[in-house]
Amino acid sequence: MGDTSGAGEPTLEEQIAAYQREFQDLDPQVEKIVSALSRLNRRMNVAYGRQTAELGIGNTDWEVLKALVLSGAPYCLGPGDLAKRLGLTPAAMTHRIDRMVTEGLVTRERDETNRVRVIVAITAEGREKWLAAMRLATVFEEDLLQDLSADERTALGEVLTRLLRRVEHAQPDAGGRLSDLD
Amino acid sequence: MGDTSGAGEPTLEEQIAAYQREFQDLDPQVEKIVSALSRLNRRMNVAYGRQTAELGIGNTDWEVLKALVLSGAPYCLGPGDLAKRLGLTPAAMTHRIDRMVTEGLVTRERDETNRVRVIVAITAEGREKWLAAMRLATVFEEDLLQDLSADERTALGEVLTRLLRRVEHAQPDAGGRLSDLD
DNA sequence: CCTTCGAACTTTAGCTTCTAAGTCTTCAGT
DNA sequence: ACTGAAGACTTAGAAGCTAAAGTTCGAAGG
Repeated sequence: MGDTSGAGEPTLEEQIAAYQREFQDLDPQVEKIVSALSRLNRRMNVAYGRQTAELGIGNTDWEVLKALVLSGAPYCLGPGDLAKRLGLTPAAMTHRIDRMVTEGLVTRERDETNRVRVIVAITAEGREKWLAAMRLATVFEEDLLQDLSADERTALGEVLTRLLRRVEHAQPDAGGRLSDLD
Repeated sequence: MGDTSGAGEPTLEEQIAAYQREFQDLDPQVEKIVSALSRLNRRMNVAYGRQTAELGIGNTDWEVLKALVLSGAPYCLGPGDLAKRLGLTPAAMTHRIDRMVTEGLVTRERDETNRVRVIVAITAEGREKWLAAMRLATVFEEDLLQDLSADERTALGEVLTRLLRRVEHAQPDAGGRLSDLD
């Protein structure tokens, strides 16, 4: 009946108007950028989540597979290395690896040259799942950017990396754990 | 020793190079944008998390306070409405409200005109915390965008809303629950 | 040679936050 | 009054994390 677009999520414009109403010293231009970034990312995460769910793996599995593949040949790392790269504690890593071993995505075995160490390696199945997820992701990403010209893409990439540099310089390597799905 | 920048997070450039190495049919320009978006958002979430933690509230509390304030006067909603806006189940909402009532951020009472309904209202303390969080957030956001000229900000806002429109049109209102911190 | 120290991983216990399913209360219509 | 539907709460349980203690092994020093 009203005009508040029901009970769901307000539109970006509605939300910015509400912010200005409740908090005067707010630059609407800044807020527009920040809110759009945030929403965009949420939508992307939802899309990625759906895609990985279709493949029968979780977002957490996907993160680990990504780290292993991007580490390069021979595609294996220790739990400690993985934990550092993913920004979580060794204990959490142990649990993830437990699950992923039973799911057949990775193997875990002791390093025979130094029996304190453990080697986590991606399996053929894990690699295939990663590839399949990447294919789905690139389709989604291409579609997302479809309306942008080559020049606009270049400009956007440049501006975003500039912002990123700024924020990474400010907080050098906080091990935060939120939506590491890049 | 090496050049892999230690065990922490790889740089954006390193990561894109690794992607290209492991997955050929990938447009580096697209990947640059997507990865930068993702990282930027993670950093922002970490920053917001720190700020709210300084104020003694959690991100989940912050989300609820935001929904209440942005709903406008008289700054109260039912648990069901809140659940819809935040994209979670009524049961989860009950738990959040329980906690926030004990923390003094909101009040919960029955609606005397319709005793099935419950009214969750923000308290003075809750409102102050929200304001304080907003002040911190705007400082951070201004700093983040400091290097961008007015024209660049306009252009960035325009491009991002264009992307957002595209993705929101594609998945109309998925109730996904990831990083709703805008 | 033996001991001790430290590093790397795992285990245990507990926390937070979510969902699903069932229950209770209250309003509205017959 | 009775019944049905709606709204919120309760209970049980899953997923994921952390902190701290425990285990196992390699290496350095007596």
